[in-house]
Amino acid sequence: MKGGCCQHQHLPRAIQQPLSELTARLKEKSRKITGPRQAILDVLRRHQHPVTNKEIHAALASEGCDLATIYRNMHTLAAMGMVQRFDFGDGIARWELIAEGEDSHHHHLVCTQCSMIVEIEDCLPEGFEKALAARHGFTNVTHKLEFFGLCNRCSRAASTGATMTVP
Amino acid sequence: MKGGCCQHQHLPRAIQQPLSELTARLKEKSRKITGPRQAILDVLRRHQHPVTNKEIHAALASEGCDLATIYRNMHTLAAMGMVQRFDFGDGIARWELIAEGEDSHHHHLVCTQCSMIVEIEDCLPEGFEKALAARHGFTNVTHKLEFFGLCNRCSRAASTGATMTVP
DNA sequence: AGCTGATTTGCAAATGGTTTGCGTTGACTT
DNA sequence: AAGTCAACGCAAACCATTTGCAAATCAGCT
Repeated sequence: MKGGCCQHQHLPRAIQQPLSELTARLKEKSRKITGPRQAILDVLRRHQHPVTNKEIHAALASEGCDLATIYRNMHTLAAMGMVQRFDFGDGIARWELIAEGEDSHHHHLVCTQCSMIVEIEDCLPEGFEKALAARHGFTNVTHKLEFFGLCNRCSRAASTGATMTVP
Repeated sequence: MKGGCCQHQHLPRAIQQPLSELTARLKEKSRKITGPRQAILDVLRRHQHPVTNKEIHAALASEGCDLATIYRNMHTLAAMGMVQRFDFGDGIARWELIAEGEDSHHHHLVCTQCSMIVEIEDCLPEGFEKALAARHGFTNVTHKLEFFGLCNRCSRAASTGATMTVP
């Protein structure tokens, strides 16, 4: 699953957050504001859709940030609640910056052919998790939900018999 | 994420399917009915919850079925629509036998502490995917949905201050 | 500004799940 | 019974991710 970052339909929410605000959050949690850290956060700011570690690494090619450093930082940032991890079922972690304060809960609709991604605001009905938790005696219930399908362009290509991968 | 198969609350749907019926499905699609294949299907029959390749391999220790053979067969079976793959976000594939004919669509509620799994019948509201597809010009929209939380036992253990992992 | 201790980084090696190349075996057709 | 090709076992390759360790860097303090 490859995929670029530039089918932008609107500016990413995240980029509205200045880098300084992000580093401030680091300081709050007494985390050091290092070069690699800032570079990673800056890459995340510019992407509205989930980014893989490899993509971050590639984006930082000029600065030459180590992959291990990226992996370690994503863990740290996730533990701090600054980024959220998404899984599209291909075994590759994808990350998105979480906007401070506001409810950033959302899901994605991914084209299985060309990997185009659409952010989805819709979610499960209100109270769904609560009911589920109650029914099965669970607490702290959360969910992972992602949608997959063929985007407009790809489904057209498929139906007109153009070159395509077997499903 | 470890986890046994034996918190059975009811007999797995799948085991109701005799092995002979499963091999018949192989024959239909002109797939060879080999020893390893039957052994794998038999393991799947006995498990109501998703099983990892490693677990299948372990269950077949006596017969000594190669791991690569298991991986290859799961692919084949998935392509044939005989098994379904689930992802719990830990990068490990889990498989469940799909009952012939009947709608076997379901999700899971997984305890993040002890890995206990509950099968969930509830799903998104009727028409949800259709609406989503229409709104974004997609076709063939499907979804992956899994729930995570603390099971009864584990959340009790946590609140009484017993030994626990930091969240 | 310089010092110091703890965090963080880079590099290289190790993990762990999954895939693949290849020669051999064995299931099914004729 | 013989021939053919899918399927198998084994070993090596892949790829995302993790980890050990010594050197570099950051933050607070003097």
